[in-house]
Amino acid sequence: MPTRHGPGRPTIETISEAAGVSVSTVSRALKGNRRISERTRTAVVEIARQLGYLPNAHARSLVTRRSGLIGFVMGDVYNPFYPEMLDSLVQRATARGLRLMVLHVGRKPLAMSTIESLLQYQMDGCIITSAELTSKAAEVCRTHRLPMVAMNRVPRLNNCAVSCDNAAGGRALGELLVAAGHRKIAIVAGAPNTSTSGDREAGIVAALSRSKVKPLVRLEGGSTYEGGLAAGHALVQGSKRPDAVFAINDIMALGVVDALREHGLRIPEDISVVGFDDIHAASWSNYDLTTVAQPIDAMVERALDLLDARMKEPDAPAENAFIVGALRIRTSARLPVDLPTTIESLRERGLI
Amino acid sequence: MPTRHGPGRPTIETISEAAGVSVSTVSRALKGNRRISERTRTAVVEIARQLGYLPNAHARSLVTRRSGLIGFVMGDVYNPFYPEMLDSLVQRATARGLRLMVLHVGRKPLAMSTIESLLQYQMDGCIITSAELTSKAAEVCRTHRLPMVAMNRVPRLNNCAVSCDNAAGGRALGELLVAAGHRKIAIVAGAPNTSTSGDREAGIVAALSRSKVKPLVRLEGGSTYEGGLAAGHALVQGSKRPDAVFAINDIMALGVVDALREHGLRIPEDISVVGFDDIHAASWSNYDLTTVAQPIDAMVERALDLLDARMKEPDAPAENAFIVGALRIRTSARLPVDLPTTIESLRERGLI
DNA sequence: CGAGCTTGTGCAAATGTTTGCACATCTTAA
DNA sequence: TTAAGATGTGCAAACATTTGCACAAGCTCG
Repeated sequence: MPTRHGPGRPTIETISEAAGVSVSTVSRALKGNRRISERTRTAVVEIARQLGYLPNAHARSLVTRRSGLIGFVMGDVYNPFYPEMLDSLVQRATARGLRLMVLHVGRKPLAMSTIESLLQYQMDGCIITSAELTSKAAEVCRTHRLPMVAMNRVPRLNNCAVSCDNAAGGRALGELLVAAGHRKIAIVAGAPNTSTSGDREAGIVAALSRSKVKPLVRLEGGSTYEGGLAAGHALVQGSKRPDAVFAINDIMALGVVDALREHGLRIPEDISVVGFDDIHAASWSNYDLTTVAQPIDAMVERALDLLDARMKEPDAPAENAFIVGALRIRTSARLPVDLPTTIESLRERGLI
Repeated sequence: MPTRHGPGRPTIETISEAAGVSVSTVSRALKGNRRISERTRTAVVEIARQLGYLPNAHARSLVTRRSGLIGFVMGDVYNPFYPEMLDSLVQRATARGLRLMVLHVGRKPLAMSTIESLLQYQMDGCIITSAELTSKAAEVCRTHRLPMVAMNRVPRLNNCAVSCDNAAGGRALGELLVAAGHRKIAIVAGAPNTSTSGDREAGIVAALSRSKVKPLVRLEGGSTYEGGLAAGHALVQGSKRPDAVFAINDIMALGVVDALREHGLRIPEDISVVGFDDIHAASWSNYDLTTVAQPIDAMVERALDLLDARMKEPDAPAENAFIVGALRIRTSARLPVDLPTTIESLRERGLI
């Protein structure tokens, strides 16, 4: 029963000999082809089971041109959002019978060889969350008609993209701050030129201008904890002291909180802080961050659907999906006097 | 120049026609076989370049029985240690021309189909960090002579394992606490039956008993932030109030710190807290955790070396590697009056 | 009773590589 | 001059599948 590796490992031919039928019959029987009689089918399946037969994925991929592999280009692991996304992705890909190859992680630009491996392994598709050189990857994918979907990235060229509705989330947080009476609001933006940061920022700016408020100051935090920390220090030391900070992602928000506290400021009594993403640490009691939760599972599911559709129909037109996030009200920000009304209003307009 | 996917994509045969030589010559030329004349070789390589030829990994794997793939079974993403390890692993595997397939993530037991995919894709090896059902996976790997190395796990059966020298690290932290004058020391252990937790605990217990101190109390925190938080609360509310807490990993230590602070305790003035791992968040200003850094890069490098050796010689005997970690002194724990001497002593005995 | 359909099976080609072996040509040494 | 070696190349098998096509039987219907 225990099969061996390499030579001696049972193949479809081993089974065909044992069952006294041809290899093609075995192949068909194993995948439940209806042309095969019930009797033959069960016999073959039973023998395969006894031998511990496992189909060779490479041989199969070679002829079918489908590998069951999808490539993943992952963002910075030091932003917990990406690991959390990886988690969801592995689970859901597995459930669909797909395996995930992690081709790249971090902020460094994609090596050409990384992109090429998509082709060498004949991957069925790829999901990209990393920022740099995504356009090059997109071009390769398009040329080779390899399904690709960007997550949390602006749709480049004409490839698919799915993200949280960042603008809506930004608006929701902005309106929440304004309703709570904040007028001196600082924005800590992320890595420049990322749609995620841009859209969230545009969202809050829109929300503020609705009440004729302008952001007090704008800093960049590079989407890292350290960047948030530096921004927090700068805000306290600067001439314009805000009464609320909107960090465009949670990891920076945590840095902001720590910096503000180092200066003896209490949160939210002295200053409110909100983030975006709802990473796990946002709910830690020390931070208890008001934020917008990215609907990771829904986003991943959607991304896989898009990939799936394009595996079947490579020329399907590109689609963009924006899924609204969920507002998480915690204690890092002052609350509006009439919270229920504020929330109701946001909900009615589909912002959360 | 832009190659297409599927039919029409240049193969070794396309090149052979263009170059007027046989496919075997092309194959040899491309991999720099010395039997091929310089003239032929450069001609072939040039044509391949022009056509944008990329070898088909599946075809190659089919015949060579080497796939260039290694499987990774990853622990809980909510413990940042594992994502940080993934980062290192992807970088270093890529540098060796290997690709990483993430087969599983999280604490749930390994599905049989997950283990089987190791065989279907003819992976060259696998690295396992997850706890549950590792023994089943180890058995499969052994049966099929598939190189496997466990990371941060006890060596089961006779497979390879590499970990931080957890016992040494535990000792170092224990001695540090004792030298700082602590006598009422609480231990927050991790998931039961994990060697990581057990070894670290054994280490600190040994260190304490060296000074005739016994742990004041022992709790379990399940290796999660929430578990650490609960343990922290329990410590304050319990009858025996410690003056120092040793959490066997950082993620729990963060929870402990947050819980203690909720009760108004100052760290380290009222109570010292140390962890283990040196995850990124351990250095956040809010925590600034004294801890032992796992030498992730060295561990990963070692694991890949072990894998490599067993790809070449599948019957090589199992090896276990323990790499000493580095003590990171920060501000979450009181310091010994004579810190340099303490450190020197630890270093002399190879504990850090 | 035979034409045509259904049902079950097998043959063989195709997928894109690698590699053992054979072979042809050229050099070198006796 | 010839045997032996070196050098460069090609043939064909092997890797483990899938799948179009053909074919044989058994059935139904006119």
